[in-house]
Amino acid sequence: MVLKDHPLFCEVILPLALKGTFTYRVPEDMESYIQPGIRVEVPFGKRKVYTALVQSTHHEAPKAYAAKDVIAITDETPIVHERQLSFWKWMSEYYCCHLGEVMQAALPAYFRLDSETVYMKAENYEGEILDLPDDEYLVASALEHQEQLTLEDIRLILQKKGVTKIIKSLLDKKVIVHQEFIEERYRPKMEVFCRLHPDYHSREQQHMAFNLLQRSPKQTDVLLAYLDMSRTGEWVKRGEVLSKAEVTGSVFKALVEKGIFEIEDRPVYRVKTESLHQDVVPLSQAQSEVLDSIESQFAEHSVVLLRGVTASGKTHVYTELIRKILSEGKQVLYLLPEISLTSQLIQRLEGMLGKVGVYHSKFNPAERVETWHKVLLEEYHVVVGARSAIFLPFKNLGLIIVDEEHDGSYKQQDPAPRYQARDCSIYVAHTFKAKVLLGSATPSLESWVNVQSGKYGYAVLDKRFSGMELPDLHFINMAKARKEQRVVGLISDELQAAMHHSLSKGRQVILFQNRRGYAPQLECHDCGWIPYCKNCDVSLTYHKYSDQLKCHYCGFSQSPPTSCQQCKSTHLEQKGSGTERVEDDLQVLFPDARILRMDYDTAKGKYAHEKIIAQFAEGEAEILVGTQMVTKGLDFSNVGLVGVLNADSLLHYPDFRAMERAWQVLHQVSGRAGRSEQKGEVYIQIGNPSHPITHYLRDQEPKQFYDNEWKERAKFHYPPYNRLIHISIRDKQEKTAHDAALFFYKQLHQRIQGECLGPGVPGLSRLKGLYLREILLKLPKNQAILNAAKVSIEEVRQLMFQYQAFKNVRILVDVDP
DNA sequence: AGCACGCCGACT
DNA sequence: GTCGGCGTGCTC
Repeated sequence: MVLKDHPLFCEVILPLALKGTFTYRVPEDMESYIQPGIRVEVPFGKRKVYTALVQSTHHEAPKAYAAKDVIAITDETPIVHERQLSFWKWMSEYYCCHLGEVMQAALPAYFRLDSETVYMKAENYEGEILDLPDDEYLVASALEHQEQLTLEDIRLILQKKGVTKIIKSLLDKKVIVHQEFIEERYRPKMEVFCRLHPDYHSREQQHMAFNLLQRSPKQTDVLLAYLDMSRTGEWVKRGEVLSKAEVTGSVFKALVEKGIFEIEDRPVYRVKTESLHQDVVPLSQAQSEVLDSIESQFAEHSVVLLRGVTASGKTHVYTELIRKILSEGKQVLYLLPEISLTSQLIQRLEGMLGKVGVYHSKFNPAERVETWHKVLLEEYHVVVGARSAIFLPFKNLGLIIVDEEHDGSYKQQDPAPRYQARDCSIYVAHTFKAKVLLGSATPSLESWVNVQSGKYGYAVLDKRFSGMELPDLHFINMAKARKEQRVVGLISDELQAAMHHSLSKGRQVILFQNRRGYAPQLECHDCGWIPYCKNCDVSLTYHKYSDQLKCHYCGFSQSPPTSCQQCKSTHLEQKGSGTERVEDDLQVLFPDARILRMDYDTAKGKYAHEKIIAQFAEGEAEILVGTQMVTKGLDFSNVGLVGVLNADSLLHYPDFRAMERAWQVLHQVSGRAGRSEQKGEVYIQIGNPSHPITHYLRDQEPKQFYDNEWKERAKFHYPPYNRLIHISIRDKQEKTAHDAALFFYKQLHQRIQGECLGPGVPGLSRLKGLYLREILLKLPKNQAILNAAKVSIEEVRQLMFQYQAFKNVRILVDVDP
């Protein structure tokens, strides 16, 4: 028994960027319900109520303050297991961020319910509302017609922002009362289901039913429709039966009244996937060898890297492995870059494995909660998901597959936590004693190095499927072509000829241009002035479709100026080319061809990306122009030619991984060509055709590329030779940002074992109205030193905030950028 | 992150 | 004199 003077407390995580956890007292009547992993409502500050997550419970009363009471308990059972909670903790420590930020990333939005203050008429107000001042009267009379008003409603009624005074006055006069409440916004969608009444389940009884309906042809149709679409006694959506039988609800009602059918409201799950029933195709010789190899390596290594060239059937190997893990009664998480998660893939998996869960940021919040719940209930054993699926509440995980492990989208950039889902999956798997399979045609240097050092196992699948040949590679010397004026727009005459050739044979063409928009910038012909973003240190990109200049960093957009703002010249010209411009140029060069464009702007919606892929796959266009996205599309069987318009833009990127990325992207792009029996062609336009990358791309074996890249990284102390921590210092005032960065550098420099570089002005020196400075730490690969560095960063951050001048400076830490 | 409190300029 | 601007500090 818990004694009265021995109250229970709980540590809760609030979904805010605040340090640590908060302590609340658990009222006696809730004591037996409270447990780690459940949500509770707690008051926070003067007005706010938040949904917090219980991390732990204890009996130690806080000394410095009186803990407030928990208001209510939201969940009967935990929505995350303790295993996930300790993962959150690890993440917040590893990536130098707050637990609350991890919570925000981890839980689907519907679990983090914000409070909303609602104002209502006070029951016992005796005065006359007509006597109130005008504004107060307006609010009070609105409440005569409406039960409750939110702050936003009141602002709308009064047509102004500052309404708190008025509300306060109304509260004081006891005209209104306020209530904080949190609404659970997730409710399963309900739909009417129906089935044949149990009295008619047997064959003879069904005969009787048909006899009963002899004189009602419509009702007979309904019965036929039902029997056609379901097994006896199965619940089916009433709507589906109605539309199949082409009848209205009243026909159905008669059947219910006759007792032939029964109906019930049931929740329907919103995540729709139609599975194609596929026969299990046996693995090829190469595939089953690889599968055996992976399995035997799992005996010694918890992580195995599978290098599988494009079209070698990696997915097939995955599904066989998944099947084996499932047979051991364990769960499987299959991670993919957002963009590769298509309904095609899900259908394929379901065809082979049965129902799989899907977790995806393009799904709406209700759908995400649904998948979460089903993982929690262990209804799903396989989940396919993007980065954030690593947070799902698995209980019994046996395997994590990280497909396209080299893909940059596994790393979350903004906001915090800036985590790398591939690396996290290795931690998560470790806590479950589960295995990790990393898959890629072009593995990251990090993973490759781990294979070389014996840390990871390694398997290769390098035979293309049934006689498919690798495409021919051609490099076009653009410097020469330009000098000889053989380039129209971005397209050289050689590429143009190759395109004509391919199109004339009825084969499709994909063009890759790593830049969206129409023209990267507008430039004054006379004085060279370029319009810049007012918030960021970047030039604006012209988008022809919307006739707007847009900033790709902060989203700012404006109409293009008609004259130069520096010299008033009206001679403004477009420089460079984006996908939109390429599309226009192609229209002129290939007037008969139908062209599709795929980039961030055309593939925004939930299925927009897939729609474009499907259109192209079905031959609704001959040419597809796009950014990175085209490298991730699924199999196009009729592509005869892939063209890379400007390979240099990939190479001349101010990032230590530029070379690796360029190699990977060009590899993947080339993989799009010739996936059927016919050989494909790849044309890469490049300024310097003797650039080392041209040799690496021709190599069948990537060893030379990795060796060389490793040498470069080691020379400059970059990962994976070293570890990096990037610190961004931001302030509205340039001088403050500069001074703070200098302070930070000086303090940190003395505490760090390793290189501390900076403070520098980043290439992008101003972002969203803030001036930026940066510090880069290059640390040896040593856990103790790394942890010490993180502690030092926190120390210096705290120290800095003690100075008045630096109170508003923002510090962003990015571990393993 | 919100949100209150508090201290200064432009209005009744 | 008051309203309301936003700079500073706290939230269990």
